[in-house]
Amino acid sequence: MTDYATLLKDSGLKATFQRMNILESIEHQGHMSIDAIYEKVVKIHPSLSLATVYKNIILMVENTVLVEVPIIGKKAKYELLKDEHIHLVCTQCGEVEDKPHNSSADAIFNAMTQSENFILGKQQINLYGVCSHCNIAIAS
Amino acid sequence: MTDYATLLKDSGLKATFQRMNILESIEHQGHMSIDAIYEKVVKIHPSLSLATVYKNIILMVENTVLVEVPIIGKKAKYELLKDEHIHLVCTQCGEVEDKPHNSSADAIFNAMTQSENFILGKQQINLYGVCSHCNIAIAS
DNA sequence: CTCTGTGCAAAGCGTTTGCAAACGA
DNA sequence: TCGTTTGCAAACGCTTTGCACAGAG
Repeated sequence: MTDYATLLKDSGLKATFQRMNILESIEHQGHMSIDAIYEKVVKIHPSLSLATVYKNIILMVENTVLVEVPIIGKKAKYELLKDEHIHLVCTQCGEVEDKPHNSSADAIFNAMTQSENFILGKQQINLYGVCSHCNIAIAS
Repeated sequence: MTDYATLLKDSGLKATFQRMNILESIEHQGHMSIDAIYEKVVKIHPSLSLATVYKNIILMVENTVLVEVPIIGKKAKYELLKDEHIHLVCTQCGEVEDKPHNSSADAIFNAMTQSENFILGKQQINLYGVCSHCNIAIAS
């Protein structure tokens, strides 16, 4: 359980109820689209505006509190800033699962980019497939 | 130089001038957004409609002639279907460069997903950073 | 000749913006 | 209190759709 108020203030943003609820929803769910965030938070704050969600997501991405996760064929999802990790994206149910970033793979990508004089910043690795849960559902 | 007419027909699509020009532009440039494709092809086919570009991109993605390349903070680009590879995305100039997919990394991801009972399909690896060209420009 | 594909214009939606009121620090 | 944030509603821009005509096979 993160202290969202401190996280926001440290990023230079005021700790409003809207923002804290947005962060709490995202951390609880893991990865959420704008729509899903709105649907979830509006239940707690019925007066919430979709425009407020948009403004805050943009602001929190700019301040590196949140990170955009683009997904092939779908709208982007957002997650809290975390250590580098890999996304397992289920093409059946749409869920995204985090896996710790493998240090061997990391070394490979570092070597690969260095030999190109490419200054490596953020890595974004999405593995698409069918998760174990949907896998069982299909077999039946 | 690919035979676009055959590629299209083998995918069950008619080989129109619009489609062949779209494919030629994308292959020449490597990775293009919808807008960029339209801007490029409309110079050759002044009567081209943006709606036609949209319809064809959607159709060619469905028929796996093209692949969507989602990019953080930008609109998606499209590329021809190729062997698995890695994208080096320059955050300065926006260019995307392909690198052959490393078999060691591939083995790591296969092992990782198998242990999760995750049936791995397509891998999508984007490495964001500054390309060698922009790198030099910044230093000056 | 037949069916698919194109171009146009309108409709549809997701996203952004401007502003007055509300709120956090 | 003061600057920031919110909510509303309008504006915007990208994307999709319907339809008559043109074009590929």
